[in-house]
Amino acid sequence: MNPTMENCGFAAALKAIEGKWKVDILCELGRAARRFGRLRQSIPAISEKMLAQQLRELEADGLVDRTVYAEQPAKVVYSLTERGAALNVAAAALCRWGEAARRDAVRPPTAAADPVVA
Amino acid sequence: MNPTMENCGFAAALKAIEGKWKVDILCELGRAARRFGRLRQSIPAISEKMLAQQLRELEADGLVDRTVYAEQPAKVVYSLTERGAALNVAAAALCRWGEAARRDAVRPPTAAADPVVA
DNA sequence: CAGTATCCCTGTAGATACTG
DNA sequence: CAGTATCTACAGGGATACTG
Repeated sequence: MNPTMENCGFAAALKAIEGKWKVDILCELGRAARRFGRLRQSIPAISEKMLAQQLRELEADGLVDRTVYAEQPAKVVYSLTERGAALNVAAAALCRWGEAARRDAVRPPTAAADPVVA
Repeated sequence: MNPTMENCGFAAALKAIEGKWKVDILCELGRAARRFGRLRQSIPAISEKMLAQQLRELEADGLVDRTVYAEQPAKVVYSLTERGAALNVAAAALCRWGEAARRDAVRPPTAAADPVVA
């Protein structure tokens, strides 16, 4: 990303999930494999263009698998790869941090705050 | 972030580190507290404007402390808050994921890849 | 030293229309 | 159904100059 971050795998991870909708997509596919149309419904605000685009990138990064069924009309199913699933797992720690931060925001540090992570 | 992500603390975490230079800054401050000028040197490509701006946001999010010393010339020291330090810790899992992903990219999954996270 | 103010440029994403 | 194509808008960020 930047010279200072070259050595850090975090940059790579961040790069993979940058993009306005990737986390949503990853999150949704984390629940189950989904068809294109179903993803659109799950993420109402996204446009077809953006969904397609973000899916291409996730696929290129090896986070998502794209399976085409030769049917009429067309049927395409997206699912998480091993790597994509692992990303979701790795993200859990940050997720907990975010929730803790949210609680702190509501109830600001009473005196000297306890470490957010136990 | 988006309707679908409302319930996830991950969105909050991501929001806090979005911005082209925040990870660099967090990373640098993770090593030690730093003055404005020192941060600039550590992150050569960043402009004064961006450094100031990103620091303001990190401060507003409670990740960074700003300490002003009444000296001449001015002296300002930035350091991680507890919360900021906790974020760095929480990010470690993603960091490991990124490194694993990088290795996989170099040596693609031989047969059926082992789970990236042990 | 530690910033602010300004102007400009680019990329990212939204809207819309069309296709295999 | 599952996309692509095009055109536009806007915000994030870069360069530069100035200030307490």
